[in-house]
Amino acid sequence: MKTPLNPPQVQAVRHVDGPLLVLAGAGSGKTRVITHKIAWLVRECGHAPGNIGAVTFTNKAAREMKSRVAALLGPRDGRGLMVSTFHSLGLRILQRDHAHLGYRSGFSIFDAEDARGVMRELLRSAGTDADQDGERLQWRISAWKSDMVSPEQAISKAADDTEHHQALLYAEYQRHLQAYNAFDFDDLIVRPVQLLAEQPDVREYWQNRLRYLLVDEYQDTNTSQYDLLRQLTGVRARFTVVGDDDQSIYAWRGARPENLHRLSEDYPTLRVIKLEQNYRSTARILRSANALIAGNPHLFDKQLWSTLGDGDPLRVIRSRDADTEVTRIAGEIIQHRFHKRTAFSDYAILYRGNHQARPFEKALREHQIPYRINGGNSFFDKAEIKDLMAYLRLLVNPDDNSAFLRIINTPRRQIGASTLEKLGAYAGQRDISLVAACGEMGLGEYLAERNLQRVREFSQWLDDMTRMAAREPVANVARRVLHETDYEAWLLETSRDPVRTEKRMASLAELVEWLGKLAAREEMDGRLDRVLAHLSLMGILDRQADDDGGDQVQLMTLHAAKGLEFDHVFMVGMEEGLLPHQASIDAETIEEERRLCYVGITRARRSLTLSWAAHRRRAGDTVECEPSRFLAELPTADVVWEDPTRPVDPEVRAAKGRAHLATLRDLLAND
DNA sequence: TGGGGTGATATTTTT
DNA sequence: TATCACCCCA
Repeated sequence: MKTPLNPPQVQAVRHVDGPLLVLAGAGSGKTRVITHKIAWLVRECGHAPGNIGAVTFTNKAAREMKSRVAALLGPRDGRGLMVSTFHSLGLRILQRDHAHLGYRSGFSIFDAEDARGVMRELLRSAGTDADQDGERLQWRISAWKSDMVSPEQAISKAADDTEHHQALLYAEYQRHLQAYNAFDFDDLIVRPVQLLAEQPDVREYWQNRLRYLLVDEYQDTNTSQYDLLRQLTGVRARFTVVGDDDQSIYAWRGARPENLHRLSEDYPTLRVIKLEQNYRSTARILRSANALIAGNPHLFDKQLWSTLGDGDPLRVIRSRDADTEVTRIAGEIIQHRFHKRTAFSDYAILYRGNHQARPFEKALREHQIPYRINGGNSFFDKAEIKDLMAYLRLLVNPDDNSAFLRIINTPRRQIGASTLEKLGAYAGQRDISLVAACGEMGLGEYLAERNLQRVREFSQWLDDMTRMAAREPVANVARRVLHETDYEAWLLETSRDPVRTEKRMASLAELVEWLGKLAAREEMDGRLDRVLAHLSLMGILDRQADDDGGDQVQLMTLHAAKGLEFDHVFMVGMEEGLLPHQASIDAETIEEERRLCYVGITRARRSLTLSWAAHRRRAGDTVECEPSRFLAELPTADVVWEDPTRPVDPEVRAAKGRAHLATLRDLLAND
């Protein structure tokens, strides 16, 4: 984009003295505003890059922003600039100031699986039978943390017995994390907020370090993230937040879009600037998006407009069933691509739920259309990666019982469940970690000689490795662990599949390479603990980000599509019960469904096809489907319904709601 | 210890 | 209906 910034964009860039909220509509160039603003702060306002922080939600967004700032400022002028996710920002604070919380350096970061393991353990010892209560508990605790509710508050505010019980487990869970010298993901925000609030010197340091803060996707912040922003910017309130309330689609996991409105209450001097010129889509697409979102209540009004011309009308296509829908869209992509000489990568298929991807995968394969499914398997979900990470974590943090339990028998060391139970009881009694328990003399009274031997042997080995880890380069430590545990032999033995083993070893080699690369970074200082912490926050390997350069049709959920754009978009499964989803049809949640639909529409640059099927298999049997109510909310003049019998007064129809839609379906059902 | 049978369950997901 | 997690047995 070489065009100059438009007037509101310029205003947003130049307003630097007080708090600023930029309401940036879809495709209105918000990243551009943020990057230009960073450049402005450095070049025109004399801020050192090291005193500016830009915060995003995902690593991908952070990477993108970093590279765009670098392109603007050049690598030298941007030195020290802090572009990071909320979580890595929190991590940095903890790495410096964890001691105030009673944590020791080398602390572990627990991923969702580690956390679930701890909670299951708690549930078991609390006598709560259900294993899968673990998931509910995990959800509950995470919600409390996002809302900045401490265990004590949760206990006193509990609404019923179940919640009271959960709150007690929450308190217990936090005690365990502390004992393990570990933080979970939510803690990476919550505990820094706590530190900043309680420790004046810590607050002063960070407020001084970060003189200006910019936050992207502000509508997705939860309470703890908002508190972090407030603590960091303090009374000087030098910040820019950029967001769009119409694209708030994460309330279900704790996001508080009302944080947008809270800003003007908490900061009376707040300036609000709207970006409404869209550089992405045709006017018809934007009019449709505007019309749809007008169905939601608004505190800030916003009308997207564009100079790109009307373009093609949107199309609503109806299929008899899911199979027909899928083959039809595959066929359309092939034809359209042929006629318009486009690339496969210009097309995206967007859906509400992941399960909807499957039939499309099948059809695309059959039509030999290359595709890429976004989301799903993270590099760090692979068992072998987790194993090696657990070994390394244990070397850095011997209190990490979760890591210990993961690898004590991987590869096999003949240490069985009952031995571990006794070890755990012993450790629990003395309030020491499992690793520490392994090395204690008193253990002899509890374990049979043979088992004691094995435990001792492991403990001895761990000692040796820990000593080695202190002086050897990080990558060597990792290689040594793999070598000494005979990990490859174990893989081969357990999977009996040389090809699979080879793949897994390749993943491990990749991890080792990463460890080496990261350790070489200045800020890592060659420290294994730093490298591990950093790595635990990296969900997906960078390599995969590079990989999507291929010419492939993109398949993803509407959620995953946020922030992306495509020339030609297919929104599929546009039916009542799917979008809006059955579970989100109440008055409060329907608005988020509408925003989800809005996000989908605004992904399209040139063409948008909305597809629904009249019959679909759902939970076993085939049900008849009605077209999504959102389809009826689109402007008649900009949408072509494949079926000309469609009645033409969308406003009346929207008002009459579902009953009317049933009639509409009957009118359309002419096959 | 790993595979197979069984039973529950069915949005959206990052770090 | 299909998948997935878990438990139990060989």
